[in-house]
Amino acid sequence: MAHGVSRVKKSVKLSDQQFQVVQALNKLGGASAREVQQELNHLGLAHTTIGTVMSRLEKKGVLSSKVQGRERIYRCTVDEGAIRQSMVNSMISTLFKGDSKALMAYLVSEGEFDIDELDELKKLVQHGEDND
Amino acid sequence: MAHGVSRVKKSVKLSDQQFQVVQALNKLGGASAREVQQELNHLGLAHTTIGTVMSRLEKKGVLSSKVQGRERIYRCTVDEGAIRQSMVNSMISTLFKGDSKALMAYLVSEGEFDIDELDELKKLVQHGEDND
DNA sequence: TAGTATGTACTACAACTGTAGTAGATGGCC
DNA sequence: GGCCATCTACTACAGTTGTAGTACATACTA
Repeated sequence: MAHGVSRVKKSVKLSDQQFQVVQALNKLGGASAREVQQELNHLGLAHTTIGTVMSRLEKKGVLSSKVQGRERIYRCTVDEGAIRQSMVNSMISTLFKGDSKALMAYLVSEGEFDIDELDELKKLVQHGEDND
Repeated sequence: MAHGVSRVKKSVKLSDQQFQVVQALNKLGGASAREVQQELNHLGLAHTTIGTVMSRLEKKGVLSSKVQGRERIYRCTVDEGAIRQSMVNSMISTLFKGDSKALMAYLVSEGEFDIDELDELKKLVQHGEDND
């Protein structure tokens, strides 16, 4: 593609950890490293670790921050949905040659779904059709 | 299940590149670095690069190899489906808190599917129900 | 058998990630 | 004002990945 269209949602690819941090951040709606660490305390990471992760994420442009008092408050600059989308797409392209139907079929064939659930989805489609 | 089996699908997580190599390998059904490189020539990687990737993959237990003449023929020891599964699951757990229905719903909401397609899936479910 | 071609093994190196310690800055309390 | 708590920034280090060059082994060919 061309070079440097910064408007393009360039595909954001985050590691599991990174994504969790982003998620926590979104949940908290702006938070310091410590707060995120507390939110994610089940991961058992040092708060400095979270701090590192966040500052790296900021360097990547996924987060922004501003100092507030003695804290640095981070905030996610990229829509979590967009990240999800880009990660799902990347996965689809890697694992299913870009064919999202294949993923669907795969999920179905994995037996994760029954007909009722599909019907629900169907409703979703019906109602979502003009919803964009 | 007893513990003698060690066949346990421990979650295999591969990078995009790695997965492509595995895929190519499966397609070729056992191949040397050079052959894989040719198969993946669209990636524009040096054959030595592919070699490196494959030997690392072997170290990880994903591939096995034997020398045959002057070539080392690699072969995938892990079912590609299993890899796919484990990667999809990992993605689901990261992005959708382990809820595969959420992924489904997500795919649907992304507007990737229309009703006909869902109907096809429905058929798939119906017929796949006792198919395992 | 000597030379050429070909294929791998080893080495290298940069970037990224996971993880965390330490030092320094800053704010609060007595 | 000084001390303590707290928070970040910086540094560090190991492991993984992406990438490939170089050297060495081996096979084929004339």
